[in-house]
Amino acid sequence: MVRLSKRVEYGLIAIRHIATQRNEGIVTAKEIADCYQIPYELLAKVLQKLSRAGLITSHQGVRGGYALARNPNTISVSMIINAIEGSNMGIARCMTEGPESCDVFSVCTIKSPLSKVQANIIQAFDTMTLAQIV
Amino acid sequence: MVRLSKRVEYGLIAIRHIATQRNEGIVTAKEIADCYQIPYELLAKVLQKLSRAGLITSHQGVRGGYALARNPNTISVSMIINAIEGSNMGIARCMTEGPESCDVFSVCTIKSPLSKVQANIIQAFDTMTLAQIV
DNA sequence: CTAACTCCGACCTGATGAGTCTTATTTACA
DNA sequence: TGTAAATAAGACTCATCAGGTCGGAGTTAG
Repeated sequence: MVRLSKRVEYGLIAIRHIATQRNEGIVTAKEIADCYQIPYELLAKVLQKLSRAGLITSHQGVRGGYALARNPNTISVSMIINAIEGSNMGIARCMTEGPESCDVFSVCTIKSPLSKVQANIIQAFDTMTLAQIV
Repeated sequence: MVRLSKRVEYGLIAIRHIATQRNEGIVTAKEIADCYQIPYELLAKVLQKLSRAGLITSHQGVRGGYALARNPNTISVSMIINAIEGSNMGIARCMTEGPESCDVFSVCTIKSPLSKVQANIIQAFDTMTLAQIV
């Protein structure tokens, strides 16, 4: 299958929600979870990853929450996926983790055709910015 | 992640190998497994699926094996993936299994932007035929 | 100071994919 | 006709990972 994980789906929904808050609006994880019926704790972990990647900022304590860290135009969907999944986006393991990751690398006959498809996919995620999905 | 399964990788390698055999050449599963260092039993199961989908033909008994069932130009990569994975290709579950499969369907805000990316991906797999990767 | 609020990070669990094993069925050929 | 060669098909184990849970640490209002 060629499928996004739940974490990525939740991350996209969440960061989009944060981006739609005007004038430095801070949103709590609970608020987002309630709004979209997303499991709170799972969403929290996703938000933490987005925070560590510098896409959103976190504020602890009462009246804390999350806010967008930069302009929606400078955040691509790839960045969001990489932040959550760990930058190993690729349709085959050998394309992100090197030849050692695949024991048929030397005799594999489908690398080059597949790499074209992959380039296609990555470009699509790469050119789509957060601003476009708000 | 957006990754193909091992089964699909093996299936692509195998059907490509079969397609390169000239003049009705029949290839055994063992032959392919040896050639590419693929686990035999796993490969056998993949070949059975391709056979049931009508992409290759199987011949039992001594001197049996597999052969391509039709012209490589008429076999797309999507067909191969669907034969192996069961035609649920899509980057989100709700896009192949209907609204019931997703409990945030009604409030989900990322369906429409993602569906464009997905259309892009599917088209790439759809227009790439076996003939092109031989 | 303290209590409420919020993020943080380690832990647990169940589903799914990868791979193995065993047995049945079909077929060519000696 | 018997045997070896090949696919067919199911159950099984193991590893990985997505999904979900827990208690705790940090921060701020009052």
